[in-house]
Amino acid sequence: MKNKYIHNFRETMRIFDREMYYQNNASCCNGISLAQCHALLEIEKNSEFSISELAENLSLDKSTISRTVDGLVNISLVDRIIPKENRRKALLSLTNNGKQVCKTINYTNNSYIENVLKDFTGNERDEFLRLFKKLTSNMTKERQVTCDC
Amino acid sequence: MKNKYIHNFRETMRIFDREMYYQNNASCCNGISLAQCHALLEIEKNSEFSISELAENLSLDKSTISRTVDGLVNISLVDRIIPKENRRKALLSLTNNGKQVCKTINYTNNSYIENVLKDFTGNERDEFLRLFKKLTSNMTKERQVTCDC
DNA sequence: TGGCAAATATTGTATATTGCAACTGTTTTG
DNA sequence: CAAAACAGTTGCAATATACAATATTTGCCA
Repeated sequence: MKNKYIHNFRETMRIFDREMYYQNNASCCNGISLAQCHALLEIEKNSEFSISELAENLSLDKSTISRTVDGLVNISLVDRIIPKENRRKALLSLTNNGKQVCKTINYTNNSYIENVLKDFTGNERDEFLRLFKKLTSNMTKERQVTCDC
Repeated sequence: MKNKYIHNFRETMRIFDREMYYQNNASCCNGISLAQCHALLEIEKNSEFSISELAENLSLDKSTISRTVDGLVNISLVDRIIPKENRRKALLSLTNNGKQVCKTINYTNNSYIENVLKDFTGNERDEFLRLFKKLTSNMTKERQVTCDC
């Protein structure tokens, strides 16, 4: 592979990363923090999550998630229910308000994607997503090979 | 654009983001922090940077960069030179040691890119980069339109 | 030319995010 | 029933960051 190509690729990744950062911060903060936003969307994907599962999925410490969820419960976006059959495991779910906020966030993010892909042809869209998936899958594999944990 | 496509796209972006995070942390930390690593590579790209320019390029407050650079100067990776002709503006440059560390970081990152693109055909590589650039360029434009600052 | 404004960097302080370790309460297991 | 395992929370510390205040230098202009 040409050095120039790799250099170019890394530069593009770097810019992409930066833009993602801006976008995440801009779209998420309907009054909640980025961490809270991530947790909220994760709970949306699979209601009945526990704190530990959420921590696992977001690659964060459970103490961190515990506090993040505290915040979401306080502002009534999430319910934290202790089921009678297992009083250790708290089950998290969205309140109606929480669902509404998710809807807004999703709408914003979807619109954003639509906008930045506006001038792609159908074919370009499909091809890009295909290769993007291939790339991320390779990244995941590579990490699992390299990682010593 | 199909909802399913967008959903798929966002999911892939999310995973990519996570992998970038892992990779950045894994490859940068040759004993230095991620922030220091970013600053180091930025100084490598354009020696003769000032603190303010560096802050601008990395989208960070100059006080933050000032402290980050402090660290790099302390471990002898960066020289902070006050030129006689303008004693306000500090010029930053890599020491030999700093150049060596950059070389290592670049080598690691380049190898990583090679690995995750290993199974792409030449054509796929070119097409992906072309569309990736188009996407990031759209993201930047979109942000500049949307942003109220 | 003397003083004031602009430019540049640094320091003080505050806030947010996070992880680790210790602790509490609950369930399971032997 | 006691000990171990599990789930979550709390205390504490580290890190990264921004904003405001300050110090120093330079340049401008009345």
